[in-house]
Amino acid sequence: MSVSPVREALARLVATGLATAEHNLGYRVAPLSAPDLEDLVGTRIREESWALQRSIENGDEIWEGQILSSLHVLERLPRENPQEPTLYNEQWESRHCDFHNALICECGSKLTLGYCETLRDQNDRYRRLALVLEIGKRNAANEHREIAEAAIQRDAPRAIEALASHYAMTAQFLLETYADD
Amino acid sequence: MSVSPVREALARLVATGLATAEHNLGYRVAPLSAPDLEDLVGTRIREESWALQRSIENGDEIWEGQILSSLHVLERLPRENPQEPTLYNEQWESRHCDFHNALICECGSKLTLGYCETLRDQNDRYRRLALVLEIGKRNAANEHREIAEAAIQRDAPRAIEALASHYAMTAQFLLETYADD
DNA sequence: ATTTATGATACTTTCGAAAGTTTGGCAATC
DNA sequence: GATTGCCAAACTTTCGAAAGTATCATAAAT
Repeated sequence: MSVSPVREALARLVATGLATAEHNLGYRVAPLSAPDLEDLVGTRIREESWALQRSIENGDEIWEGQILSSLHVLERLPRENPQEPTLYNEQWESRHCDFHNALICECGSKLTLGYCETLRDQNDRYRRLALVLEIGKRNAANEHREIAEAAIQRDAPRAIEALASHYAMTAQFLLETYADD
Repeated sequence: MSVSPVREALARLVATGLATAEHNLGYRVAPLSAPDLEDLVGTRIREESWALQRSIENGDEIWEGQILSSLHVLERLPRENPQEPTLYNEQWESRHCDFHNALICECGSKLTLGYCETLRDQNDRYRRLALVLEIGKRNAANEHREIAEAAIQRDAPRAIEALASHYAMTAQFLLETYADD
């Protein structure tokens, strides 16, 4: 494989904020930092809260069904990789993504959904780090059920609060652990 | 000049939403549409309103000074191109951009500032179309002064309202003119 | 007559090599 | 001894051509 396709791929990573590029200095993995994480989580909560609010206003029974079904599938899957608990269970990750998408997908703004997706991609690098720290300390399933329940009951403030603390918690774990970094 | 650098440039246009790419079908100018414009303007108002609010809370006297000075420069420049009134005055555009950046630059979120920039880039294609329609029908200077004044007086609701209607107006012109499109 | 294959053309993507940059070490100079 | 200039090695970017795909028109078959 030659440089051209690698370069194209790299350009896409830059576009989603996963890598950085500097002319004549090539590409680098985008650095991780506490301030960036805080910015990321704050922005993400803001964006998704709005999208969730709008979805709760707009969503129909098909939307509700999608949330329930993706939650159901998620709950039958172990979060940790059965082979190696410090690794991602890629299947769980994929379903997790589906669940969170189902919540906000009726917000009515393609732009916002796209932005939420890139924010999620950026966040995943931090989540990957947090996974090990959270083992046994957190019940993701409960958090998800709480969000889904509030959303379907059209209780927007409660749903948003649950979603926000769900996102904030991961950041909390990391920021406390790497406080000096 | 060969294909590689053109391709890299195209990839960046895709990243900012100005072009689209499909594998083996190359690149295209991203289509313009009424729904996209509505989404864009709504999102933009939401993002910049938040950023303006935060800047009003955080900004110091240097922030105020930057707003005043960029507004001042903007007001001495004609909006239309002196040679050809249906064309952009690139100098005015550049300063206009500076002014709007000055308003929100103290929001404290790099991510949001970056997003606002790409939203502005996308919006500019529509603004370019609207320019001709607005000649003589609009006093941009007044609108800018109103926003700046409210911001510096730390009157967030008034500033946000002024900014929102400033952005909404351009879309209004276009949507009314091309209602069938 | 309509549908399905075939092939030529134009276009997109990828390749391997050439050209251009940065970096770090070594020598010459102040 | 510290600073500056120069060279070589490694890397990034660009190039022109080759390989791979889509498209459209023409011909064959149902």
